[in-house]
This record gives sequence, C-alpha cells and structure tokens, in this order.
Amino acid sequence: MAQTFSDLPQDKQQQILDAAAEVFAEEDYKRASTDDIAARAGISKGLLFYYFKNKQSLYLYVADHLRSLVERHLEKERLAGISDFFDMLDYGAEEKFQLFRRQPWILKLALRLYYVTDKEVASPLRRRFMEMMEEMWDVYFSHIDREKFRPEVEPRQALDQLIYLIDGYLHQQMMRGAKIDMDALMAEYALWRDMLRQYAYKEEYQ
Amino acid sequence: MAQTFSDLPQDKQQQILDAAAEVFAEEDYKRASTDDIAARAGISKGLLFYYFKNKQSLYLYVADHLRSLVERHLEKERLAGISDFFDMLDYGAEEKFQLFRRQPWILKLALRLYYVTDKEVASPLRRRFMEMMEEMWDVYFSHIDREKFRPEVEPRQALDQLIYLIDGYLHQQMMRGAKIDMDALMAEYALWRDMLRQYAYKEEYQ
DNA sequence: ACCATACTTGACCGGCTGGTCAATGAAAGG
DNA sequence: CCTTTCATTGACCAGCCGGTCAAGTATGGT
Repeated sequence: MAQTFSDLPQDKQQQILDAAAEVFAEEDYKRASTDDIAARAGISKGLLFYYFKNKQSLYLYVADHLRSLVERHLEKERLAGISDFFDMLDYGAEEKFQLFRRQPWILKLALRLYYVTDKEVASPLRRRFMEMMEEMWDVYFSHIDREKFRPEVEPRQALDQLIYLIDGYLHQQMMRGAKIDMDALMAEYALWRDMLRQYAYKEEYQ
Repeated sequence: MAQTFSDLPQDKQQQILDAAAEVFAEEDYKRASTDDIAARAGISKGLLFYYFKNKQSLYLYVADHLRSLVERHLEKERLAGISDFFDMLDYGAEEKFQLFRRQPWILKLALRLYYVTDKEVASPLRRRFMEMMEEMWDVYFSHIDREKFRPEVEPRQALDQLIYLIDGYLHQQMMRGAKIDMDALMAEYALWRDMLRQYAYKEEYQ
C-alpha cells in the first residue's frame, strides 16, 4: 500500500480491510474481484487503486494484517515462565483456539491464505509463513527444556509433526465442507499431543 | 465427456489427456486455459469442446483418469495375504512412492487437485477424495487384525492420523517451493509409522 | 473569494477466456 | 459421383476484471 492508506482514519481503514478480508475469504484469489471489494467497502474502485498499487499488494497487505492481528493476540508475558515443551504447545493452542472461536472469519481467511496456489501470490505468502514459523520457534520454543526429550528426538521435529497433523486435519475438514468445529479440533489436538509426548519424552517425563 | 471421446483411438485420447494434465498441473483451475490445452494437444478449441461439454467436465475427467491410473497400479493380489495394519501401510506406501518416483507429474497433478479451492470444481473433487478414502479403507484395512491394537485406539483413527501427517508434510514441502523429495518423504514416513505403532499397538506387538 | 492541493469518482479500455457456430473437409455408403 | 453423416476448424462473441484517467468535489490556507 501507499503511504496514504496508513494515514487514513482507523475506521475507514478498517472498513476497507474488512471488505477485502471478507471477499478474499470467500473466493479464490483470481475470482475475488476488486469491484466487489470496493463495493462492499463503500468506495469507488478508483480509490481502492489509489491506496493500493494493485490487487496483489492488497492481498499481501491483508495477509500481513492478519498476521499481526494474531501475533498481537498472544500475551507474550505469560510464556516466559513456561519451559516444558508440551505446556508451551498447550498454551499456544489455547490462545489460538480462543481467538478462532471468537472470530471465526480469522480462521476462514487464514485457511484460504494457507492453501493458496495461485502463482501470483503463492510464493510471497509462502515466505511469510516460513518467517512466521521461524519466529514462532524462536520466541516460543528455542529455550524449552531439552533434557526431557529422548536423545534421538529433535524438539523442532516434534513441533513440525504437530503442525502437519493440524494442517492435514484442517484440510480434511475443509474438504468435508464442514464448518471447522473447534471443540473437535481441540479434542484431536489433545490426542496428538499425548501421542507425541509418549514418543518424544523419556520414560520418566511421560 | 461425450460418448465421442471414449471412441477415439487410444493415442489421440492420450494426447489430449496429456495436454490437459500438463496444463492443469502447472496452473490454477481458473488460469489453466482451454486455448492452451487445445494448442498443446494439437487440436482446435472447437474440437476440445466437441469432446467435452465444458472446462469443468474436462477437469473432472482428468481427475477420474488420474484416480483410475493410481488404482490400476496397485496389485490387488498381493494384499490379500497382509493382515498386519502396519505391514499394509508399508505395502501401500511403497507402491505409491514407486509410482510417484517413476512419474513425478502424477504427484504434481495429484497435489494440485488435492489442494484446489476453486469453487467450480472443489466440491466435486472433494466427493471423489472421500470416496477414494472410503474405498481404500474397505479394500485395504477393513479386515486387518484389530487384536493388536490397544482397546482405546481405533485403527481408522490411526490411518487418518498418518494421512494428516503426509498431507501436512507435502503441503509444507510445496510451500517451500522445493521439488518433492521422495527419499526424504519415505524417511519421514518410516518415522511416523513407528511413532504410530508405538502409540496404537499393545506392548506385546510393538 | 480564490487557488492549490488532495481526495474521490465512475466511465472506460484492453486483455483474456469459456463457449458457440457456420463453414469446410473427410469418410462412408449407395 | 453424389449425398449424408461425422469430424474439425477458427473466427467470433460476451462477460469479466485489473487497472487508468480525466474530470469533479472537498479542504484549507491566504
């Protein structure tokens, strides 16, 4: 976006961002039309392109906005006291589940972004997700207690596996066409966490 | 497709199917153009629409073709003798890895189809995947030895979890933009299988 | 009141693409 | 040959959509 957009009054920014997020959550990148976004935001298309160089940059802006929204939601203070890997997982999971339960559109949009394959935005989005993962690792997990792990198991690997499970599960649910049921997801999560702990932790820490 | 397409000589069918598969593997549903497909197949667009009612039905035809191709590849005789859940997993995995290693485009196309979000084709594709999963379950796993499982673990659940892991892993790899490394995937697979066995099987069958 | 600047509009353009169709060619049958 | 039937072509149409721009409106300073 240009300078100009961030100078707008909060509520007008919000109004445009909401419209864009809405349309981008409902439709494919290609099918999500800027006409539609402008109309829902109650502004002309010309103005939309006055704020944003093109559709792609609007898309990426929405993605960045979503990211910062999720990050802002996590209370960074509480996690300082957590040194157990699985406690940390629980903490992160709970915070996010809470957020998604309160504002389901966030999850809906996040999933769209996560599964985008359109070549015009896929690779910049990829980079963002990789960054987010790295940052998450650094902030949350880099100084957890490795002593509890079996020597042959890398904590990062265990985290990745949990991500895969969630990823695959959500994808499957999306394919079923069902609304994402947060309670069911939490139940599954608890199962996976226990399985992973059994696999990753030494006997005495189970 | 119409009657007419299946009456075509094999090599011409192949030529068109190959072109379509190629384009559909490279691009989004929306971006994959019928002009392009016709050109690559060496026929006119008019003829393409003479064979197929519309782009959607061509897409689904390609999907069905891929499915039958994969199914035909599995040797159904050998699996009759397998009653151990994890042996069966190994068997299925090996067969598919082999296929994908020999013809990487199959995996590439399959992934595109698997992650399609375009509303014009997403839901029919979904249905196909669900069917495939059910069929796979019936053929491969419905009569495996449940005795070895801990009573609280459902075999189907364990299978689903493995699927989630593979799904998530492949998606992550795609996001990295890397070509899918089949050897790395097999190594990961072996890990997951062992983890799952540890979790799902009674002590004495580990 | 005037002007300059910034904001806002919506008509418009051009490119792309799914799908159609009248016309042409080729085969088959008599 | 002639005719009927089928296969094949490619020009064409209509709709959609990203992006532009000349023109209009509001704002604020002087």
